[in-house]
Amino acid sequence: MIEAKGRGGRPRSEQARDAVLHAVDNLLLEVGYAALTMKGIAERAGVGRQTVYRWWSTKAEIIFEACVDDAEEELAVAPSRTPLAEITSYLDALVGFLAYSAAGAGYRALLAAAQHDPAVKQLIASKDILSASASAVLDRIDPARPGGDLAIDRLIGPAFFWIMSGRDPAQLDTHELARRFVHDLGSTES
Amino acid sequence: MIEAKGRGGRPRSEQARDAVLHAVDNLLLEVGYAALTMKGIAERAGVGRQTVYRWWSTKAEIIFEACVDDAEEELAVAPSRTPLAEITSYLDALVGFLAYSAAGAGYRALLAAAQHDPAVKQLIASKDILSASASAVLDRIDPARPGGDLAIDRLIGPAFFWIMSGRDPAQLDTHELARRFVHDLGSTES
Amino acid sequence: MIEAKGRGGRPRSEQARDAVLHAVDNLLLEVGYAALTMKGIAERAGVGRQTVYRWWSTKAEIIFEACVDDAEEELAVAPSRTPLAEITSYLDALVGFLAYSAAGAGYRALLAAAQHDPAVKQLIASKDILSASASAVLDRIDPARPGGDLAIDRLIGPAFFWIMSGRDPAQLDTHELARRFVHDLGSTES
Amino acid sequence: MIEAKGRGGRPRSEQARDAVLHAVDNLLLEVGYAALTMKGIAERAGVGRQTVYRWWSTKAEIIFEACVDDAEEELAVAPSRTPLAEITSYLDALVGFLAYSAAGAGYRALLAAAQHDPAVKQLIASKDILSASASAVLDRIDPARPGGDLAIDRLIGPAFFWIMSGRDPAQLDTHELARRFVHDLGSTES
DNA sequence: TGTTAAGCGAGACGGTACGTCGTGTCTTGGT
DNA sequence: ACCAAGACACGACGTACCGTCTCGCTTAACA
Repeated sequence: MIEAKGRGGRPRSEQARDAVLHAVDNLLLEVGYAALTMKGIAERAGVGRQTVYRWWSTKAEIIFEACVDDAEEELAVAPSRTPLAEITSYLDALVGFLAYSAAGAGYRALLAAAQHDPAVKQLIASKDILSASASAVLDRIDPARPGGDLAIDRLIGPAFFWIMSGRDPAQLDTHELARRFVHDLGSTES
Repeated sequence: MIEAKGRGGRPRSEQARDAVLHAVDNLLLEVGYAALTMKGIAERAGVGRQTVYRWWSTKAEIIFEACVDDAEEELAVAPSRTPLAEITSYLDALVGFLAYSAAGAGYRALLAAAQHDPAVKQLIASKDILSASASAVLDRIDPARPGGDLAIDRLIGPAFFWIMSGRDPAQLDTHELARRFVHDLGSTES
Repeated sequence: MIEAKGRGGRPRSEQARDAVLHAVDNLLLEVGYAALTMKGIAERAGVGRQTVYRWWSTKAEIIFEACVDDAEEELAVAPSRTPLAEITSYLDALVGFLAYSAAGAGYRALLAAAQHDPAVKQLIASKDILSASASAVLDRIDPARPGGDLAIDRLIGPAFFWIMSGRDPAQLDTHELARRFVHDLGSTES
Repeated sequence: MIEAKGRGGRPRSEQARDAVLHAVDNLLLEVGYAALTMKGIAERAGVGRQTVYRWWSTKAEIIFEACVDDAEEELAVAPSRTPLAEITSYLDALVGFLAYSAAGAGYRALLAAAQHDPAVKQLIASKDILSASASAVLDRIDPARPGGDLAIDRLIGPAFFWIMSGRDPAQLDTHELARRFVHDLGSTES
């Protein structure tokens, strides 16, 4: 998204902006990422093609803007009484997001595109939703953990790999994963 | 790849097959996955377009065939004297494959495509290179580990997430990752 | 129109060629030159857009090819007994062509485009239909007239100007025009 | 051009009007008629797009207004001592206008557009510059010629056709054309 | 002097044609 | 039956211009 620059001229239509973002949301669910086209987005939104290109350069930018807010919301977990419960909750949220949510589908599509498109890589790096959410949880449990340690990756990684490699999310034992993570946390803390 | 079926007729040209696979290898490095087209592959290979479609239905199939052999080779690690050394070697090989190798670029592209294309999902599921390689290593270290446990995902996951989320592979402390993995392995074994 | 070059490959579809030329003929009558678009031609012809561009670079080239044959036919007049009758017949044919015929509409459109497009100018210069038809008539009446004289222009010009400047073709007195032309022809011959 | 009607309100900016007309003049020479766009005119004139549309509906109207004054001036010839000299002068002026002048380029463009646009046809019919100029000359030479005769068309036509069909204006023998015209004028007068 | 109505530059809006590219299929002649 | 070549119908790409529509700001004639 680009900020309006000049003083003069007709102001940007927020209605058009919303129509585009909703169109992307709906089309992602209906036809999937592969069949998502700029032309299709514009037509579904009832918007001129140029209007889309004026504010977003690529499909990735639109998806990012359409998904990022939902993503943060879905990945926020309420505090629990024990670390184990909290980690389990988080992993469940993570799996729910990645595997079942519309926003998660958008995120996976972006991550995919980032593998061969530096612009997209930079885009998702600018707001690393997953790491941020994990970091928030870990800060509550273990505020003193060494900065830059690998806790975030060891928390997210296994579930992330499970989902990305296409296995059934329902088969993933998040409780066991959480137990191992918390156990290891304690044993190295001392 | 498809087996020739009929009795009569001209046999399949192995020369054409190799030309296509090499063309894919080169083009993946030169122009990247996004700009990889069936048309481009055929032209680079000096092969008719129909010849490509005759033996492979999709780009994904060609890439899979072009990468899978290299992948297995790159992910095979020699036995080491200690589990820690072996796991470290494996993680280094994993990072090298995913982040630096041509075959790894192909693998990441396939994984990306699999997120929104069931056919590709099934394709890579049919020969899960990463899990297989990790399994081979773990079998040497801990042959008796419970089947279907999460060791494979806990081994691969963190590094996998690190690479896929676009961070610098050189910054990843594989030794620390290996140390944590081995430590945890021992503590739960008892 | 371009000649096929290579030996191999699927041959050009004459059916597609005819469909395009007929589509242009019909569209010129239905929507006029201004609303004639490459997209429209292709769709009306039931032909891919690329197929049109493959064989013709511009609208002008298609119109030229679609009209030139009709034009020559419409401008050919049968020999008459007297020069006056023949010239009158020719002027009637000329007016009929320019003002009423579909091919004439195409010709006028080309002539118009030629005023600001050198490529079109060259195109119509390559086969100057009007001058050629007048020349054929004059050759029968006055075979010995000096080469390069202005007889052709003095024959065509007045009627041409009448039509092009938008006056009613039915009001043009071709007989009077012919009479003046033939009279002048005789008087300078001696 | 439209007259301002209401009582109050800001009066029309003559500066904007002139800027538009000059922009059209310059753009006609620089980029030609085909590449002349309303957008381009407005930008070159440093004028809002709406301001152009407010006073002129079409490109044709602007060109007409930008060219008509120049055209009349260029086509006015000073009286000569003999009819032959006067006709020759006129034909030279005609050729100069049509073939070399900026206003002539505008006129030819309008004439072209008129072939497939009734609105433009009506526009140029409303002020038939060429016929009017020829009529003025003929009135001096032969004031008694029968009204509605074809003298105007026989005078203008040949040169007009020569230019419009794209031949080199310098090759046109206006003197010979004038001689034939005057000769014929005399011979039918008696 | 303040109101009011129209003109002004700027630029976003929904459309649509442009010419190019890649898709997957087809149709040649040749191996 | 396979092959290289390449034309085919199709449709998305990103760009340009169309004519319209807001914006905030003059600029005068009227009150």
